[in-house]
Amino acid sequence: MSDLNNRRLEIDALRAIWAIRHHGGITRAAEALGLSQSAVSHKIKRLETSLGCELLNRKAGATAFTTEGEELLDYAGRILGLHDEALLSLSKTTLAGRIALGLTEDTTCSALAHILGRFRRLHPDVSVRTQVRMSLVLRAMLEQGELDAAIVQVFAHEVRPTDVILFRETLHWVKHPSLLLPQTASVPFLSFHDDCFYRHWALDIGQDGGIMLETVFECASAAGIIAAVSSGMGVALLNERHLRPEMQIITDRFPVPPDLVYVVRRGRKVRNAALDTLVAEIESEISRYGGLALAS
Amino acid sequence: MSDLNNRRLEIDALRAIWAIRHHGGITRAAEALGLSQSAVSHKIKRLETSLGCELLNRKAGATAFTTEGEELLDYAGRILGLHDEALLSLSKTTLAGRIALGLTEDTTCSALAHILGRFRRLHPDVSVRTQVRMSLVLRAMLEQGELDAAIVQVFAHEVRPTDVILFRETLHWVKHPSLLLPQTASVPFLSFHDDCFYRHWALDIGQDGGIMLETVFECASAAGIIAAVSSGMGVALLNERHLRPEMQIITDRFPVPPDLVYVVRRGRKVRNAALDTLVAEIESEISRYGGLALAS
DNA sequence: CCAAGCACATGACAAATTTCGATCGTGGCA
DNA sequence: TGCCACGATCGAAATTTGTCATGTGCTTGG
Repeated sequence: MSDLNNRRLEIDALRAIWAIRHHGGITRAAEALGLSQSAVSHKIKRLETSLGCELLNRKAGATAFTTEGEELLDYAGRILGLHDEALLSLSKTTLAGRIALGLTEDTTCSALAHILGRFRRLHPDVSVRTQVRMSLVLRAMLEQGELDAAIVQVFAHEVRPTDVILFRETLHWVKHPSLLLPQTASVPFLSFHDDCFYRHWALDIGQDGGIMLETVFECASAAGIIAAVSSGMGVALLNERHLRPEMQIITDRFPVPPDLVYVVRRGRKVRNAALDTLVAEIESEISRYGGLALAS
Repeated sequence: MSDLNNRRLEIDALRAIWAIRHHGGITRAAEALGLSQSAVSHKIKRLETSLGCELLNRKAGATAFTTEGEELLDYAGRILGLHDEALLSLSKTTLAGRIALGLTEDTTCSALAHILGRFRRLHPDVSVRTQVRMSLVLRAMLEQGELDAAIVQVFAHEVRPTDVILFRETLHWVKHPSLLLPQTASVPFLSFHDDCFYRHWALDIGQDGGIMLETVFECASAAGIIAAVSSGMGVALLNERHLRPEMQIITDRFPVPPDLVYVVRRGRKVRNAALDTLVAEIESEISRYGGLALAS
């Protein structure tokens, strides 16, 4: 360990350990950072020798952080936050105006919240009006010009060239092992709200694929659906981040669900400098971290 | 300017512009950072090109910051604060105990306050009791074991090997030009409090040097003395950071005042791990910035 | 129990960045 | 006007950082 005064934490190294945490592993982090695996490995090693302590616990198979690692991670988050804000602050142009933005409930708790908060701070003259609705509702509002932009879920094959992709999600048919599905009977289906478009797709395939789905449960929140699946009430369409160990993924009988994508979609013919900047910031955040961190 | 995503602010560069501000100039900053002048110059240049804007205004003789420079400076301060705290936090040992610390009024408003605040955060189990008194009082308290350590002013020739030097100060005899000092009359003297040891020295030389000083004004705060000097009430001993343009430095007739030094002085036979750490942190802060920033 | 696969570490080398010393230009000042 | 302090700039040297190729250890499935 060099003398305390000459030590310093490289911003890049901090971003590396941050990426390791949020992508779960060095290899994944390297990919997200656009570096080779060995480069990231070296970075961490250098960080460790300069600090004179272990940051990662290499014993186990999965990369785990040591106590010191967790501690540094906390500082890293704060330092990077300030750093990125400084960068934006210095490249900002004075913006004013009004943005009507739509979000889904899912994305509200993601890094989006930070981006929006920072945007407010950096551009106090822009008023951002945010509304949380379901994807289908948001899309309708976009069409009618009620929103300037929205963060919505769409099927992967529906992505438009102007959409900004935030991250992808895979849907699975799931059920609890205790639930048996006789060929003859109709399938009990656990569904999100009426306007949820998983549900639309599910009911559509019901007609095409000759599978009879019967909606036996309806709930707007993922937590409710998860509970219902776990108690064996029926089958549901869930994305990967909601899967629980006790759930069983159904691979036969049902058609493969299409992939979902979260995108930033802009309203028709909206020309708005403030919105351009906000979308650019979201894009930059994504490319920097290789996707938005979502609360799971 | 490279792509927004690939830009980053080097910690070292931030420390450099911070040092430039606090030492007034690149050359001075380079010295404090232990680098060559050209290295610091380059650092700033790189920072500027990576940000795509000017940070320093080179037109004028004195180095002035641009608006962007000031803005970055603000972020730099916050980032460096976090950075340094992270560094300390990772090299800390669990400390507990009690520290009785003495300060002078002057140092209360300096970087010391930040160091103490950070120390509290990093070592919540150490209770730091701080008392503000004049240097002579503090020294007496140290002798009697009432304090574990104190930050006091002493004459440069009185510095002990165990003292940690914070910074030096030069005293000057000053008066307002309108005040004339006839050889025959006694000299009107503007004095700090009774216990101020400038005053002791001044009265001592009065006896030795054959100069008759008559204390005509007594005030505990520097502001009061400054006002009195400016209004021509008498002569005073002031340190450089309190000099005002309208004041006249007296170079003849009076003996040259001794230099003063602010030091951290530890109590006798105090063995205290927490105190060791605190003193070490103060030392490290000094060596990093080449002295403590004092409110002037 | 072995082979394959995955995730990370490591070493050598190439590329880039950073630093230094020297030198030059400029504005302030006696 | 000449000096001086300060900063810019340049080429060479030193240091840092990244990549490729390869090695190690752990898990997994046959």
